[in-house]
Amino acid sequence: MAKIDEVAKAAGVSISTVSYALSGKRPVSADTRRRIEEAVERLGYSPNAGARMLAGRRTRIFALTEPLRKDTHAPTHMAFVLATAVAARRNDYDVLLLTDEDAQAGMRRVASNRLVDAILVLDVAPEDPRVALAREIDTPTVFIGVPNDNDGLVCVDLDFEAATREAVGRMARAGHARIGLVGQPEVSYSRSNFPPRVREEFFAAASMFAVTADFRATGHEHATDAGVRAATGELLDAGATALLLHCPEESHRAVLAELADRRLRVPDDISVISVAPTFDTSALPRPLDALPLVPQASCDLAVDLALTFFDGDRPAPGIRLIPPAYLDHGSLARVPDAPSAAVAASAVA
Amino acid sequence: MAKIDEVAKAAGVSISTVSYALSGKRPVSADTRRRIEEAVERLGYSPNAGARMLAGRRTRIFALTEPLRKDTHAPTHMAFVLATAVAARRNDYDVLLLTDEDAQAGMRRVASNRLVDAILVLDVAPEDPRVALAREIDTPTVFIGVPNDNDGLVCVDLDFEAATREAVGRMARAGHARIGLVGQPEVSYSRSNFPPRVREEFFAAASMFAVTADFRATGHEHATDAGVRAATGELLDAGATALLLHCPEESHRAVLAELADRRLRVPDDISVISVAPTFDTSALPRPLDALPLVPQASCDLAVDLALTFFDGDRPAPGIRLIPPAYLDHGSLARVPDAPSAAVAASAVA
DNA sequence: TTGAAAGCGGTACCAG
DNA sequence: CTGGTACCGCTTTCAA
Repeated sequence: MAKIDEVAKAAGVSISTVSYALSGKRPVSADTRRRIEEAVERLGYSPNAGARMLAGRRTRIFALTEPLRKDTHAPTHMAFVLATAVAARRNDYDVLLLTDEDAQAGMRRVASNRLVDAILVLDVAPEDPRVALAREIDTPTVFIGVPNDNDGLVCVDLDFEAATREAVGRMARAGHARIGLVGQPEVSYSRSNFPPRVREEFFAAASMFAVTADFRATGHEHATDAGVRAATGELLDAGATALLLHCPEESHRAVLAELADRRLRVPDDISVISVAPTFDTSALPRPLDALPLVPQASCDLAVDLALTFFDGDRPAPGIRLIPPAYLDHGSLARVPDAPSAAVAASAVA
Repeated sequence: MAKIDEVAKAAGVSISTVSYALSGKRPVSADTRRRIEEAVERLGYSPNAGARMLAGRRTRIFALTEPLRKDTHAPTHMAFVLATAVAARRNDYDVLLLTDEDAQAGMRRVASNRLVDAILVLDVAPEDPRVALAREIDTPTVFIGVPNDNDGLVCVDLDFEAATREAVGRMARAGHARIGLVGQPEVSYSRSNFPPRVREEFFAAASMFAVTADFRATGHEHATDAGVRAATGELLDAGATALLLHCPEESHRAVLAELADRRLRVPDDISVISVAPTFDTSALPRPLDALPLVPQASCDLAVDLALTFFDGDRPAPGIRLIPPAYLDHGSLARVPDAPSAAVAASAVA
């Protein structure tokens, strides 16, 4: 618990020189710097956080608000929290958890407190009360997710529309004329911001590529295995030759189970692409092509944006969409033109 | 962003009076207090966090270290994080997340930083490197979980042994002569601290109550539904008339599914008790009796202990075990002494 | 390239 | 019951 003056004394320099040597905000002769670093090392000096917050301009802490609703998908959520923490630490920042029953109270507190330099908003809802609050407080706020009303806000997110469009486009180009979307449970379409975006773009892209599109939700409140299998079955019965999956890992497994029960092989009998999964689809019983939602990408960008608030100019408000990358695991094939193929085969024979 | 001197001026009192009025550490006349509170309200005053940390003795921040291993059960883990945050907020504390790849680096940093008043350790492993570190730093540390080597540490946890013993005892008293434990996947028995405690006490209690005990793990790395159903089946085939469940929510459902497939009714044909679940077992397809692990109870106690470090005396090192409560949902019945019952019934007929 | 010193915004001791 | 004020430990002018 050595203090800066002890370091200064040990190094035979003034307090300010120690400070500058450590922050690098002023040139320090090589020799002086070496002596200071040596003293710091020997005394195990570590600048007092409170003092830095008070004297300096920044606290080196980000707040992370996460409303933790009962229907939050824990693994996905945790991935985002972890990604945020990692991104923050990479920039020498710590993360303060704001899990207040009333998220707004927490945001207000740390804002008037000056406890944090910026607030990162997770698990954004279409109509999110934190939007109004963000406009009200003067602490920089970055949304990881896109609320309906996002005027003047700084938001980052995966480009769900582009991801969906690319998946549909690939299916269409592979000759699939009827594709199905295995979606989320119904309530997600009003509570979260991205499920509706995927669904809307699914239909838009389908019409753009002139293919027939069917959608099925996977339950009401929660995606049960039964709900997922039923949805899958209905889409198949309707004649889909390709499935777009937009649901949690467990549901992916349920879809694959249903396909297996029906003796449908991927991709020979049915093509499958996962949109915006947060887990590794190559680790599934049957690896699936995917346009993954990479939490680290969103969170890295969010932290970068939060930091630019301090480099003088605040970043231009607006939505930053992260372009999706396509991961090929061989679960998409040309349409199994079974009849004609059989005919052709027998013709050759 | 009003400061304390503005509040003082507005209320017509000195800075120190404002401070004391707010902290309550010195009596203030009712009238003065009222004027101060009014000024605070009107100016929207909120004491600067950094200044308080520097001048005061405490930072009002707890660090929460959570190693987030790949095999962490996300929902359970989140429940603990949330419970900790709630307990902290109730005491006017915030929670800083320490998810460093290297948990020790984070602990060391906030300790020498003086960024936090205490460190709460989650997800404790039997051999946890954070134990040695806790002894080395001078920031109060509370473990939520019990490591093997816990000399001199402050730990809180559910009394898994008592919970297991009570479950086994109830089964034995209900006449069950052969009981089975559906456990966790194998790796959990070396990575976590409580699965082994449950298993060991399971056998100890069984021998104490003179009943036969069987144990089955539910997979190697992860508890798959197949693994759970297989384990359940084997225990049933071995003749168990009562099952103790010590596994996540999904596995409970798998057990129930297996029982349903076998046309076994709970509790008529088979009794079931869940040990240390972190979810609501009454919401299962078939409500189950349980000795729940209540995160809030552990975390409340942990925070209380952390706070006592500041009331002058540090709490006596040692393990605080929270006594389990039995929740009766009618899934335990007297042994289905089928043969003799049938005989008796036919005799009457 | 380096040093001296004025804050940053509270807390809490010492007086009255 | 209330005021004055010396710090808390670091950052950052202002001077040299």
